[in-house]
Amino acid sequence: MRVSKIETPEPFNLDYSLECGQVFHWKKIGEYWHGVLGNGAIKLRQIGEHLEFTGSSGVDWHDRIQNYFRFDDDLKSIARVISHDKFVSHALQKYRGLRILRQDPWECMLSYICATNTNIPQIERMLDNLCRTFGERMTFDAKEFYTFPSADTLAKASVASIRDCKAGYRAEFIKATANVIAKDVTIFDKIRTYTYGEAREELLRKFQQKKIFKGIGPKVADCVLLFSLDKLEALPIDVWILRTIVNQYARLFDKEFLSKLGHRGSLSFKDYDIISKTMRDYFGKYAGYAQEYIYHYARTLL
DNA sequence: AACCAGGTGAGGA
DNA sequence: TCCTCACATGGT
Repeated sequence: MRVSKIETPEPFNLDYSLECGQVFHWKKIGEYWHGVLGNGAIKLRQIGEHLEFTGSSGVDWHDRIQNYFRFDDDLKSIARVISHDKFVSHALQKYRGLRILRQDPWECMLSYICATNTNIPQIERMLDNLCRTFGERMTFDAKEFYTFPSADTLAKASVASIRDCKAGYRAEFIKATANVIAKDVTIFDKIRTYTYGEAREELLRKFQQKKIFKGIGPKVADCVLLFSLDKLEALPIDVWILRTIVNQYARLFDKEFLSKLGHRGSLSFKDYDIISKTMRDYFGKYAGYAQEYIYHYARTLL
């Protein structure tokens, strides 16, 4: 269990990238982040322009880390494309080095199914319960870790046992979606090659009047596309983004459209599409990056 | 007690 | 096609 080092691209900030709300299963203990990536546990910290880490054996951690933290993104170029906007430009400076992650699609999908109509502490609890109940236990660095439950495992689990993880009414969505993924293991590889529009269509596609992915609406679909399937123009709209749009980007919309939104709790599919289209046109092909900076800024400062 | 939290599905207009 | 409301859970 030797300490390894890997050089980070410029800019990169580990804390911002893991804290900004795009992922739920990392824990910071002291100065080290602890987590599970696929079948391996790892702890890591950032020192200047390096990542220092130790991970469980049998894993090509260099490759996995570079892939997960999207070291392949040219963040400087991305920033140039979205920083024409004052608000985002400010957030880009404040959270310099925040990167979108490239999560495992199934993990991401399950996470965001759990993330509907609840709050972050409960999401973390739900996912932790699911991992402890259905994941594989391992010991690393004298600590306990659990892998994320596979779609196969959850497809075989009872709805009641998923509900016991405090998943509530989401338990049947999880089970139904796990069934679909377990039966079609190449589906994510396929979707990854699609354009954003095609990929989104596929995730939301209806099959004989019935959704094949239960629990996945426009927001969850955009999260999966952005955080795991390389669709950087995907712009998930949740309550925080909506609030910020109303406060900071009202100029991009009709007045009556915004006031209509005001006195309704959640977004209709139609209104979601209008806002999504407008914001993607405004920010361009890296709209998802803009979204994440706006989200983190809104969560921490507004 | 009522409302909110990284929304979505079912059912009716 | 579009809108309204219930929904498990836990905190305030």
